[in-house]
Amino acid sequence: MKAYQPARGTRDLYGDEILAQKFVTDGMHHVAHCYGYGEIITPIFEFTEVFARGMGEVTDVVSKEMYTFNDRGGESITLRPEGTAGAARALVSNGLAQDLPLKVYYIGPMFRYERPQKGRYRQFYQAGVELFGVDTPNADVEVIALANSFLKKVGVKGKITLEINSLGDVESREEYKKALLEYFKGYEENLSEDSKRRLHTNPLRILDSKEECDKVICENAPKMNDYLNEFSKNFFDEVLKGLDALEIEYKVNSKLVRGLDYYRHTVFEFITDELGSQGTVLAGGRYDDLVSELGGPKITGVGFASGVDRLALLLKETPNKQRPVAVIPLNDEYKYQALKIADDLRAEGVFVDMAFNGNVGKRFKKANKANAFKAIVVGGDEFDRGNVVIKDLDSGNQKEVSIKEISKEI
RNA sequence: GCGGGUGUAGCUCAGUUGGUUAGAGCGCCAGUUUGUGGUUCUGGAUGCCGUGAGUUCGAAUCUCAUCACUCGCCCCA
Repeated sequence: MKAYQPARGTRDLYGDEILAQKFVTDGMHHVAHCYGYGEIITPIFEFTEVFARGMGEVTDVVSKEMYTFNDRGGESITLRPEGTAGAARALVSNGLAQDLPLKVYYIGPMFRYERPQKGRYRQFYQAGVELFGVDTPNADVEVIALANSFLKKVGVKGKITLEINSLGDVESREEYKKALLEYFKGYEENLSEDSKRRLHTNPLRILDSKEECDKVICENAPKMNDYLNEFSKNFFDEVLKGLDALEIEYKVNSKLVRGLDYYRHTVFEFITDELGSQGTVLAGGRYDDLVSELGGPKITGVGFASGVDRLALLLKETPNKQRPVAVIPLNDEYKYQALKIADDLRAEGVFVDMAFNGNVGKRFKKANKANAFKAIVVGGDEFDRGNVVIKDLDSGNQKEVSIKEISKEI
């Protein structure tokens, strides 16, 4: 029979890898809790329209990367490609706008039909937060601070830098787009093929093109910053001041833009130099119209999403595994007594490893392989006296201990 | 969707100009050890050489296709 492989871009998580993923998600649970964010679990699939409306019809994610299918009832269903739209929809569906601000975080799989690479999968995991209903810059600051704490907590190796920019409000953005379009049209001939296309789809994108010919042209392109209106400018300044106050280092990158249509004002990315072109490890920003697009009231939001798989790849070392206590019957005669002792310890919350077979020597070997730090030997004269032998597997020392005292001795 | 690289044991890889029974290290199992592990020592199992076709007397080796992985582009976390 043919051995099956997982479908392209998917993989099985187990062993050390899942420990790394769990370390990342545990960090998220912990940090989000400290900032007062509650967990939200939204469905893994939604009506296609939720994502199409929320993210913008022309974005690449919507137009060519979604896992979309018709269910048996004929509804167009899409596996969620990101978390924000679903969270916004949940807010609307459940009337959560009654009690603002709403602070939520989520952790779970997302799906995009893309060519897989290192740190990029078709089923991948994101951990993100959303803060709804605060339209002042301190919301942006809090979310970025949370992101910063989260990355610190996870303790990833390599250099991670925060880049930040403002896209301004709708008015500023439109002004800027116009100026940019005009500028690039003068150089259309010299733009890369990709950028010629972007000129019509998303001119802002040209700014962070990796093509040399585009970079040269972008040197003298109009700067977003010069097109921010008074309000947008003040907003951005306030955000930066907040970051200064928190001593969070950042780099203003006027060429930083985002792929999804809903972003306004603040956009930011935490980038590592260790993952090649998949260097973005956490990214987010402010969005103003997403909730109303989905049929809710006009509520603003700020949030970010982080790539759990990418962060797991960056961990300095695999998190320490807890070491078990091994319970070893001296011979078959004592197997039930040993089992009872193991079970009692487990009931007390002790991590107990017990081999399923083998003589004493074999069981010690297995205990060693399981990286046990103590072995409890059950049987013989000692057992008749109501005792067991506890051996420290690191030092090799062992002593006789009353069965009742076992949990005190380990 | 586009371009480059790679597919040999569970893992990391070697395999000469095509030549008959395909190798190493690690890991795994067993013995050394029927009241005591980690180090040794000895033995053992494991491969449709990614898959399919072609060239050839003969293919892990050459050609094509296909699938998967990987690196970059697009895009994105």
